[in-house]
Amino acid sequence: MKTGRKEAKRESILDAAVLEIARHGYYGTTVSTIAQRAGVADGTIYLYFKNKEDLLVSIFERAMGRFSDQAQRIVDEPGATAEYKLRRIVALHLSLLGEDRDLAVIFQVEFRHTIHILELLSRTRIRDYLALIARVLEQGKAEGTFRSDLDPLFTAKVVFGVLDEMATDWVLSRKNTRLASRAEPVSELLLGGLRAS
Amino acid sequence: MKTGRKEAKRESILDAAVLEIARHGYYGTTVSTIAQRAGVADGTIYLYFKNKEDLLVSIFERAMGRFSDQAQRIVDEPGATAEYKLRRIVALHLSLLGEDRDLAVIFQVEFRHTIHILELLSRTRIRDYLALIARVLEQGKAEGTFRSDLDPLFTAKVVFGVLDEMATDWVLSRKNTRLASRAEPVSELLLGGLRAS
DNA sequence: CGAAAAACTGAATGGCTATTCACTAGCCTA
DNA sequence: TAGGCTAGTGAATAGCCATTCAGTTTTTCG
Repeated sequence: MKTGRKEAKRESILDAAVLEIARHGYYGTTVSTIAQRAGVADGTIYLYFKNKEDLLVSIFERAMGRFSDQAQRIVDEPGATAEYKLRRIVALHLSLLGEDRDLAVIFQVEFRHTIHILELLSRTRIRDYLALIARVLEQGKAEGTFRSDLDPLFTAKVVFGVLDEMATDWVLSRKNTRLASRAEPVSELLLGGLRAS
Repeated sequence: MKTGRKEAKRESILDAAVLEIARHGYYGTTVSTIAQRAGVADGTIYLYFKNKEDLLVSIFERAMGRFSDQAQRIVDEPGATAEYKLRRIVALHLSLLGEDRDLAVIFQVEFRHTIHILELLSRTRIRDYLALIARVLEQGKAEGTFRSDLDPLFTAKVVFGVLDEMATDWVLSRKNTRLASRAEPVSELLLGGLRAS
């Protein structure tokens, strides 16, 4: 088998899973349905994934990997101000989810299925993401542009909360707005609350 | 049968459901387990509830009913400033969830099970709650204490998002902090972003 | 080419559990 | 106290679906 062929099949199974789970929910989707959409036999799924839950976790890992790369690059940008970086992160968060509604449904709804899965995920990746935001906030404090009394991790959670709610609201609304169009006002509001007076 | 006896049994089934679902998740809890904890037979559940999902919806309705009463009273308080009302709502939201961890788990995690349930609930009660917050924000604009350029509904979602994230974070953290203790800093941060300059 | 290995298949299995319903128990009324 | 009504019971049903694995196809490579 040619190199990469195997990887491609894994990807296409994940793609099928994203599509089906977004539309019918995790418990409303059978492994058979995913296999069918991916054009493989039921058993084949188990050559690539340990079990059904592993499929969900893998979706998260794949998406989060892509996301983290870009977020990291923003934070590491030399010479950029904290305010600029925060705007970029807000825009990144909303545009990545806004570009793929199925993925957004899974992130905002399906991953919260069980406290078990949520804990599993939140203990690792989300924690890293919050730390990333906190670093930007610290930079702002050091620069003197953000309030000196803000607690970086606490405030990072606030920032994340706002982004998360915007995404959930967008996912649940049927309207045809672009999620990314909320980046501007969200950034403004957040920065209004963060700036040193 | 004495009056109220029936209502009491319904309540005790709901209590049992809250407890079991918070600990094992909606799909991890069987109707039998709930019946056992409530001290009734499996079939009895179906004398009080249409089916398993109805149990979940009823938990939401009961909790939300209690919550809305209090929130409404805050908003209707005559002579109170918008800033004061917002602080009260923040405190109410966090303290009600913080007082009952099982209920908080269900609100922050289990209700998000399926986009189907989430839509069902969000289209009704949550919408009303957001409208309530929006009214306070409008009042603040009229008073001149809040920024004149804020969009009430949009900003209400931001406020809700922050509260929601605080609650989820608290539910997932094992630490023994009181959720209500975050009310102060959350209010400060929000008001910092809302005040007219 | 041909044989061994790797990948894939999909029908069968086994376990699980929401819901039903024929029956029983308790209570009220005439 | 008998008869009827309401409430409650829990074993049986029926359907679902994740996972397995014996058998088949495809690929690799000497």
